[in-house]
Amino acid sequence: MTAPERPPTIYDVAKAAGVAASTVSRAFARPGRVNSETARRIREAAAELGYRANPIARALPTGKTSMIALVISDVTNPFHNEIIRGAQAAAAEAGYTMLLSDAQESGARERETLDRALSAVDGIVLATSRMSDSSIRTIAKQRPVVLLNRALADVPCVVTDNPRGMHHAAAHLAELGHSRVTYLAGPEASWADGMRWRSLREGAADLGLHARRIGPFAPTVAGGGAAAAEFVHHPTSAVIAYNDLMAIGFIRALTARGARIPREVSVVGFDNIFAADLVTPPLTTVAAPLHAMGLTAVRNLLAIARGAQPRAQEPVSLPARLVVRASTAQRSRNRTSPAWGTTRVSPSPSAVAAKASRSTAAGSR
Amino acid sequence: MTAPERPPTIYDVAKAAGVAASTVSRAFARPGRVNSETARRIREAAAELGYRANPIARALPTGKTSMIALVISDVTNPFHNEIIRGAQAAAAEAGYTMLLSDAQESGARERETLDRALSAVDGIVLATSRMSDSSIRTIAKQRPVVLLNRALADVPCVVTDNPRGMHHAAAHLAELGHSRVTYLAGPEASWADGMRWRSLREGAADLGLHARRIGPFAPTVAGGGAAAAEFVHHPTSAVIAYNDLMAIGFIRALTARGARIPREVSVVGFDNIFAADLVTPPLTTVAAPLHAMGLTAVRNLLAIARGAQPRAQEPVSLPARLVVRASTAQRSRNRTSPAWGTTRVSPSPSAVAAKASRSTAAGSR
DNA sequence: ATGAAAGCGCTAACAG
DNA sequence: CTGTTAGCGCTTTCAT
Repeated sequence: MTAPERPPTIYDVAKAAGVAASTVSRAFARPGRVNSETARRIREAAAELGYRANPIARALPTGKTSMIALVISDVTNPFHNEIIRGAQAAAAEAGYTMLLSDAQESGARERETLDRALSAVDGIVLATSRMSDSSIRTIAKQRPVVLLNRALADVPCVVTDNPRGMHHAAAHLAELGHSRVTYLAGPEASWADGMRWRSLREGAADLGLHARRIGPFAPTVAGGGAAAAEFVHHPTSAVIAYNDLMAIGFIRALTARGARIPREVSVVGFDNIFAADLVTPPLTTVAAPLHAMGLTAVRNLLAIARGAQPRAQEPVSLPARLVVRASTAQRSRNRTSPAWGTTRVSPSPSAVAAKASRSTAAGSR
Repeated sequence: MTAPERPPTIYDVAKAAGVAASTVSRAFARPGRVNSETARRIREAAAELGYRANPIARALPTGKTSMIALVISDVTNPFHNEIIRGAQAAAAEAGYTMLLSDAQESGARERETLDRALSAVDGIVLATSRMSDSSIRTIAKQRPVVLLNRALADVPCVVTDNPRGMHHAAAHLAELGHSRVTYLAGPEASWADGMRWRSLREGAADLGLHARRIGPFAPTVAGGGAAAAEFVHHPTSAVIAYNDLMAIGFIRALTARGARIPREVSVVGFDNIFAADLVTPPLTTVAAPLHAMGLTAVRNLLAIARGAQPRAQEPVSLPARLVVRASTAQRSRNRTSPAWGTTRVSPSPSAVAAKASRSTAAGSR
């Protein structure tokens, strides 16, 4: 057994090349300057020894770690996969290493894990953050931050064009003859959720649509199931879900109750996640440019970290498009109350009460 | 505007508390020792200033960064989501930060990105690595490594019990009356693929099963489609796919050609990814304990990093179970050649040739 | 227990 | 262009 392999340092290279350490350092600083005989010797020696600059040691004097953090509200959500990939690609292309941290849908956890990593990174992208505005601002004061799928004044953001996306969805539904649409709300802490609902509410009138909201629900398949349980008490012929996962869960639950999708209920999701195309029926959904978002967010972050002015207060808005698949259809003409409605669930007094209070709430909002 | 916010250092705390820097350092080293009046003062001062130890600076003298790297062959593959979550959880619970790097199914890229991060981490978990054995060994010589879903002598590994998993799948198929099964092979560089095929081939005889393999194909939905295109030239009533993604793609492609799943072809996948339960028909699959694997891998890694003996040469094997859903069924009795077979695709000479050579290959292997 | 001093591996002024 | 000299913020002997 040889001695414990200590990686070669800059000094080892310096000695081997017969130059000062600082000279070695310079040679690695701007690989553009190639020629000088000395530089060549240094390279050679470095290669010989298998020298690789220690990024940690380098970070100390410079303050730059060449690492960025990507914080995700929930790694388990397939929505994030392409974002992660895009972010990673942008980081790699710039020679940066990416930290990934999963907030597990908890703003508190998000803060905590971030606190630990904060001083180890040159910048942070917060994807669908569940943190409070003030927490985000606090972070942003210490490191460059770009927000993904959330907007906050004075913090650079990249978002999908939710208003237009929602408009496409609503217009599609209106065109199919629907006149009442239910929005299945996502987490209250979700900026995108607020954005989507607002866009729907504001745009509905012009399309001759009456929009209502129920929720909030967890942005998951289970959440969609919960939404369905509530939905049956006051169904509409069209539904827009906060995201695909919910849409999928909703469809499953409704189908289990005997409903026919899309014949009886048309549903559209958001995000166009991987599974959207695989479920039955394939999901009509507002597709977000996931990969591009990850890419853009990181690129902007790095630009800022390099000193670029965080341009404009306006969030960078990436276009969303509607992917029409089979979960939406012409509204059926017969208005008979569906068999899968309240008849299936025994109409307990509480359900009736809930129904009453809820419609009130919807009206007053 | 105040001066550029420089985070407080240990010296700031030291001065505020009226002690030496080394004393502050100690106070943070073992938070167990609480009492001493001095310690209290230090805590107070630190809290006051909002001091947080700089992990980079700490890493330099100690050589410990409190970071680990998780390398994933393809973040885009939903298979990894739960693994990532599990790994992240284990890292967080131990106060570690996790680097995530996406190898994009390329062994070369994997090496490269790893080289950059290597000296910044205390350990590495390689999930479904596509690197060569020798590359892995080289890495393992420099930092603690644990392999996920791959086994390599002298390197700690955690794997799912592929042999048993495959046995369950094969037995299930045999029980349903199938006698010939086709294995859709995954990437050649995949250790799990070799493992699965070998397990099937070796176990088939005892179950009265004849096993054949086609491929390799990409471990994706598209790869499954490719597999289907080849499969129709010499169909069997049962198929086992390298993973769920391929199984899904396979089913889709075959369905598009008019085949009925599972009536005409039973298919089982591997991994039980999120979407497996959502597709039509829901996929029968060998479920890997994804979350537990991520968790276990990281825990073992950290134990080793802390000096534990990488116990045993034996890989840690986590149990797999068969989740029976609707993509498998009793073998149908009528042996009529299916309509979706070669009739649909014009039986070009090359296809025939391919068929011949392939069955030879299968026999000789 | 606490303080002083010497680095960890690298970069960043300065001089020559 | 190269060498010298200080540090970056923290830990760690070694005295006290």
